[in-house]
Amino acid sequence: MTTGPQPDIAPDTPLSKERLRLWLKLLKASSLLEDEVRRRLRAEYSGTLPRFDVMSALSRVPEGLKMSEISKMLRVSNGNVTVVVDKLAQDGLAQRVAVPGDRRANLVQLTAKGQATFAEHAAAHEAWIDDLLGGLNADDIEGMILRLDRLAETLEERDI
Amino acid sequence: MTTGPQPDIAPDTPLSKERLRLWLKLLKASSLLEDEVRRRLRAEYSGTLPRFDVMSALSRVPEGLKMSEISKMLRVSNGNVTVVVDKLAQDGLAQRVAVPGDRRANLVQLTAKGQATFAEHAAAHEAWIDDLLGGLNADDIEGMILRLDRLAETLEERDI
DNA sequence: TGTTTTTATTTCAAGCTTGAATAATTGAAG
DNA sequence: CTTCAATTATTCAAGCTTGAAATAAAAACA
Repeated sequence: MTTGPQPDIAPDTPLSKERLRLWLKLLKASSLLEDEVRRRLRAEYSGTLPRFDVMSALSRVPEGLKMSEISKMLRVSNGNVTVVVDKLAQDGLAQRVAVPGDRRANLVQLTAKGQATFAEHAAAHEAWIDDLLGGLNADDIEGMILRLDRLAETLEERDI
Repeated sequence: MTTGPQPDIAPDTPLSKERLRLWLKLLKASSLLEDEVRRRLRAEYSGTLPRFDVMSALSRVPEGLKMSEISKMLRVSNGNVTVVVDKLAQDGLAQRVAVPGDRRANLVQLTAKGQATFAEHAAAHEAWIDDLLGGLNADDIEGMILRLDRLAETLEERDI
């Protein structure tokens, strides 16, 4: 192959500049994808991402989750969980049940309707992601997962 | 080498599962980083990310940007830009100036105070990112940038 | 010219999100 | 047992965000 002019990579660029470039690209890509998922969820199911996220968490634990557990899992505030669960409950997708022995807490469970709705949304979601990330081959995917794992590890060590 | 006849409709291949895994990790990493940047901006400068983003866009164009240009650059709604610029103007960080020959549009510019404030925030921001992404070496960074570029390319082709 | 269409921006209602303040309950210490 | 601290959840004000509707001005066109 030819040894034409190299486009992008400046060899003397400090590493911190490259880290910043990476961050901007990472943020842009995930924002684009997230917005698109949000758009499709809204257009095709009149749903929202926060509700999908809460239902997703609940779907993995049939016995239910406490509000505070949802809050920790999704890394959102308690007040936020209250609002989203209120909406899910209004729509008959989730319900609060008492925790025996602790009158402060509630367990939140998906209703049967909630389970069915989530199953439908989750299947569509998986297909959308497959579609949107279709431009990446197996090598790209594994390469990114590897590095994202490394990044996540260093962030977790620092409680971020 | 196949595992037999596959139904046409369900592309539930191993690769699609890997794409979903990647998406969840990508979203988690960028959310963690974004939340942390947001937290520091708030804690150290009483600032917010949307204002930082708008100031960042404005800082690159001293002659100013129209509201709609900001909206397109940041991929946020017009109404959103109005609110954020209002706040920046209230704080004396940005100003609207008339566009000669077009009474519909405004040019938004950073004030001197806005320029100084943004320079300070941007320097801190770059240091934060360098800190937060410190766990990635040059190879990791270039590897991710390469793949994120590839992803961005396929998304752009589809106007996402 | 006058009419229609496009462009630029603002306003609005609704929803998401946070951190702080509040209230209720549980657990621990004395 | 009583007091004090920690846990759980809700409420609240403030800000971000969107898409749709409204307003105004410019551009295209007949």
